[in-house]
Amino acid sequence: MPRAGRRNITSAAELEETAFELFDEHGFEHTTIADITAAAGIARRTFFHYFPSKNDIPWGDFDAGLERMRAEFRALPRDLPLLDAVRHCVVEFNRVPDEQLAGHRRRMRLILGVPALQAHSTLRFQSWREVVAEFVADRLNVPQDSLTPQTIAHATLGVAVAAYHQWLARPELELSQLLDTAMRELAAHASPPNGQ
Amino acid sequence: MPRAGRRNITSAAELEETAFELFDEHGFEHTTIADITAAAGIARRTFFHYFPSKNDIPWGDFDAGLERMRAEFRALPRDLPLLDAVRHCVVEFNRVPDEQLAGHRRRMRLILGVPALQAHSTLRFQSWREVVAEFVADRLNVPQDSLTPQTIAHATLGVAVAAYHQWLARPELELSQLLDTAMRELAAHASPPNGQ
DNA sequence: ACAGTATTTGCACCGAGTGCATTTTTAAAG
DNA sequence: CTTTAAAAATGCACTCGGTGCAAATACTGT
Repeated sequence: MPRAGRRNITSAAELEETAFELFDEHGFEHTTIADITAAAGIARRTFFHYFPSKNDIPWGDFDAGLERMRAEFRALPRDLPLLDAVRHCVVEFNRVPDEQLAGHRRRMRLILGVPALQAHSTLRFQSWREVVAEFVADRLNVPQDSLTPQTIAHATLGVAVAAYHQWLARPELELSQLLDTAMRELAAHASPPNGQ
Repeated sequence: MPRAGRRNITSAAELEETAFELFDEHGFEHTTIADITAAAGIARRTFFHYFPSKNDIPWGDFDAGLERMRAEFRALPRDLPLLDAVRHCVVEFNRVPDEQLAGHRRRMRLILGVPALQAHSTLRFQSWREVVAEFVADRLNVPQDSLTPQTIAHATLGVAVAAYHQWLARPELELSQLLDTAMRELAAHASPPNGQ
């Protein structure tokens, strides 16, 4: 279904790949947008038609993932305990087919490893938190911006990020496993004063 | 105790105040460093002797606070359950004398409300998380970079940030109260499958 | 007056990002 | 085939944050 008008000369995915190669070679900070566009054969100005900022390069189609997670939440039985539901969806959201694992790791190593991207991630993760808060608010029948949903959303993101860091540091461990363990970790230390 | 050499013409605190007034009037994004330095009567270049970046203006002496929190952790009885200890220190770290409340709110409204600052906060909060992780690691006798301390640190920060957002939105509520409640929130939903 | 020191400043730069007007490519209508 | 209108690509000038470096300035103590 071809629309009128000039066709795209490249794509976000293609630009991302070009950029990643340069990042691997020179590092994120030492790669300028001019470098990327030169390598991709487009004008510097054009870059900003594909990405709102340099920081957004590694995010792929994050929004599609969010929609998936929303669906996942909706599909869950209403009687599944709240945090079990959240844990399940976090794990599922981050499930990645084996053949995409390397790419996913490369993405996340950038996002969570480069300071500028780490900072920027907070802004992108906001919509992720909203998905969680939305679900919790609905389950508890409270406003989405009230304390409990927001707290659980923030904490859950924190847990997930911690698990990811662990995954990046220990490639031999499984991401899903780490996320699941991390999510249970809090509960384990929460109620009984057992300190271990 | 006067040292040799030229004396400082201003101070970070004074610059911060000047900057805050401009932020209040025009917003953070629409205030340039040139605006600030002009208002403060110093050269643009000099600004960067006082702050590493525009984003660091609202942070005051955050590091001193971290040291206080470390001390707080050390002073705690070893048999206080882990998460109780963490909760206590989070609340204490964020205890602010009444006469500084307004200033603290102004600070935090910026840090957590302006996107650029929200992003940057992730980098500043890293050292905060490290203080928590350090304590947890010590208590559990595991490496600081292992999953449990990192997870608890990340989650705790998330909870605290959620409480702060709530505080900013509802000035009538007490910060300490909100932090305490938020910290207990997770545990409440964690173990028993009661969904409410 | 002089030496040493720390701060301030000026200047020239770089890189990200934006606004706006213009050019280029393309599909489809006349 | 020509014209039209859409959409993308581009060029250019500009703003702003931030840095490196060298020179100027203000201060203390000899």
